[in-house]
Amino acid sequence: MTNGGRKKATIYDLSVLSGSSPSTVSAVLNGTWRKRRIRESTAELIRSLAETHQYTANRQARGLRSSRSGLVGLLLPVHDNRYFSSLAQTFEAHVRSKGQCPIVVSASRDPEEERRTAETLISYSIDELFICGATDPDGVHEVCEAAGLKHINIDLPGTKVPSVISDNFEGGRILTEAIIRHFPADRPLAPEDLYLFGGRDDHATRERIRGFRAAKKELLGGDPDECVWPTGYAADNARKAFDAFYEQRGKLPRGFFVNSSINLEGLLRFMAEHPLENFKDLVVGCYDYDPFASFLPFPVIMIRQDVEGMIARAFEVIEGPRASVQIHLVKPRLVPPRTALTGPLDALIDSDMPR
Amino acid sequence: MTNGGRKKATIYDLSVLSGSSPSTVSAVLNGTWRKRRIRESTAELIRSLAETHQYTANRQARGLRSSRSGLVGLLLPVHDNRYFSSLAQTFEAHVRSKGQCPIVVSASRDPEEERRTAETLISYSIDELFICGATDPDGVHEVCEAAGLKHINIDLPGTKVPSVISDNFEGGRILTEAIIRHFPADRPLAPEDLYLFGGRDDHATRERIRGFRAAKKELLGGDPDECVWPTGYAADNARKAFDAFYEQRGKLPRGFFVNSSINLEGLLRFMAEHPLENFKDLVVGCYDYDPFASFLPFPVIMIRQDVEGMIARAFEVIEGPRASVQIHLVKPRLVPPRTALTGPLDALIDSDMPR
DNA sequence: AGTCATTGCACCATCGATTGTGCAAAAAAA
DNA sequence: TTTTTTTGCACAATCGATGGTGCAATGACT
Repeated sequence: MTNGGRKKATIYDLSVLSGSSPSTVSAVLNGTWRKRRIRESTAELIRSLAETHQYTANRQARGLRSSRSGLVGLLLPVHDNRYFSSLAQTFEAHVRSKGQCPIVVSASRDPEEERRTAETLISYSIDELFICGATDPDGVHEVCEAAGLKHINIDLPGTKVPSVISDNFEGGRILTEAIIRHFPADRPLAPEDLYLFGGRDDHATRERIRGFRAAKKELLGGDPDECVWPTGYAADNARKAFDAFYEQRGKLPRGFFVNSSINLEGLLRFMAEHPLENFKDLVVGCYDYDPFASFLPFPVIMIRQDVEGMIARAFEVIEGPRASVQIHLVKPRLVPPRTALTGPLDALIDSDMPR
Repeated sequence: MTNGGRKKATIYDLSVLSGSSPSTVSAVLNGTWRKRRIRESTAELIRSLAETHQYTANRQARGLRSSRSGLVGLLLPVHDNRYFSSLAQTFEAHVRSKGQCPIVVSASRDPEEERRTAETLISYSIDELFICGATDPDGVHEVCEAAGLKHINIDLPGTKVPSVISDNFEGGRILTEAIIRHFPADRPLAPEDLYLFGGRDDHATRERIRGFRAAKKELLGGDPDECVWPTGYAADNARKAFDAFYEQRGKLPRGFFVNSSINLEGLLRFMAEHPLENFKDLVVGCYDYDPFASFLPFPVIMIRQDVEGMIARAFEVIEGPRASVQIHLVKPRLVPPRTALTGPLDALIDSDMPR
């Protein structure tokens, strides 16, 4: 170890060692040295000193001076969910490929927490913020705007900056249609056999419900109002809804549309207390894809949102010039039961294994 | 908006507005003002100015001066997996409760990337680093050590600082035992019917394999060497292993132990191409818990690592004085088939729903 | 040899907050 | 009233990197 094991080397240390000024060292190490007409040999010397002393720039200092940090933030509702975690995974890869540092934080769908978290990130001078699934995107916008921070909405739209979201209407429609068509012609679904559980009063849920209703009306010719049960994005609330339904009718609906895999976990909690027989003749549609859920012991039709597409689009838009406040719809994909799709992890190689 | 909408207010702005010096403003706003004997009324004035001008401290500046940032890092192998995402979720809650800002980053199980990422985090002067599931914990240690950064290992142990990990031997043992016992006495498992797939050459896998062998030897009286197939932590490699096995024998083993839910996804990929009949008389054990996987159409016995316990323990240890280099084992829990456990998300309330 | 352009770098202010030190004014003690 | 103590704050250095500006030394050219 060239270093006693303690304090990090600074440009001042290298300046002394190399006999050059700090500004010269700085220029060499941040790449602007040609512009400053530093001699190649000087640069070489400094570079080698930096190498042997394991110099790395203090980014707080750099960020303070340049009011940029190299950090790009992703504000998430929660981590512990395959949809959001695959967003995080994909986001990281994109940010890394631009040579910046991703920083992913969750705010629990709490508008207050969202704003506070954005404030915090801003206080670290992050360069851009991707606001994903925020309960109050425009609230977060306010604080970004006040700080002059570039930002964009994902998953749930705001009205102040561009948004990249799933085509939830279309997704809801095709999912509903797929549920309906999954029943055999000789035992077709009645309008009152098909329910929607989950979601809250947000743009995504509203659009999905619109798609749900449109498909029901078109294919089943009816759409009783009581067929929509919002439960919030919480597994246990969904479980309670299933319990209540079961309590009332002695069975579950033959088909239902579950809004988000978080709510589908509520179905698992229900299942745990009921014999598998109760789930014969059941078809579930879930808006969100989870590979394990796709193989449950009854047909589960899922919607996989195009995470890669959304992230890629969001980067295009945020990078692009003067983006107009517009909602960019990204088509989601219908996933038939028993389907194992690849995900962002498949792009990684296992450095421990041959090939 | 009191602010034109652009640059953030600084202590210098407030200093001018209040007629006090920047240092007074600073002291008032960071809480050290009593120590500096600032008059209550002065403090009050400054606080109200800060309020109306929406002052927030520039943490890069603060961090530069104090060489602390208020950031606490979690280095993860990947995001897109329920085990790691629940770790992230739990970690965030802990860090938040200490008034700091969590920053979660993944490094893809690549030793190079791990060190680079640690370097990057260090360059932002993070205050502590939790190194989770690192392929080369001691490598990361080196860079932390050189920067004088407090750190600790989770999930996979290193030899230079304390580690908090699952009791993988015991977990592997009880999981194996549960698989064996799940078969009825009249059609018991033979030693060559029970395989282990997945994992790589890391501490966790080795320990689990040790537990696997121990249980087999004890309960089945045998343990052929070819019953262990490491595949790395990649779904597709696991699928290939299943394919290969199936190719050779025309069936899957009656029972198997899958190391990590990532590899269990490989089983899904295999399943997608085979009729469900092939999975009769099959019992799977998986080291890791995923709620959906627990309800697959054949018995899946899972191990849930005690994420909350590990994180809590890790914070205790890292906060504690002069922790000795020691491995702290946290007992994991056996989860029978068809079990829906609650997770970190259940601690959140849905602000959009009543109650 | 004298003028001018180019090269190669040093100097210094700056980003925003923190903190040790110093000192005038007010209050208390003598 | 004078001396001492306390109060309340201002000053200035500092953290590490950046980038505008200035200037000596060298080379090119007449």
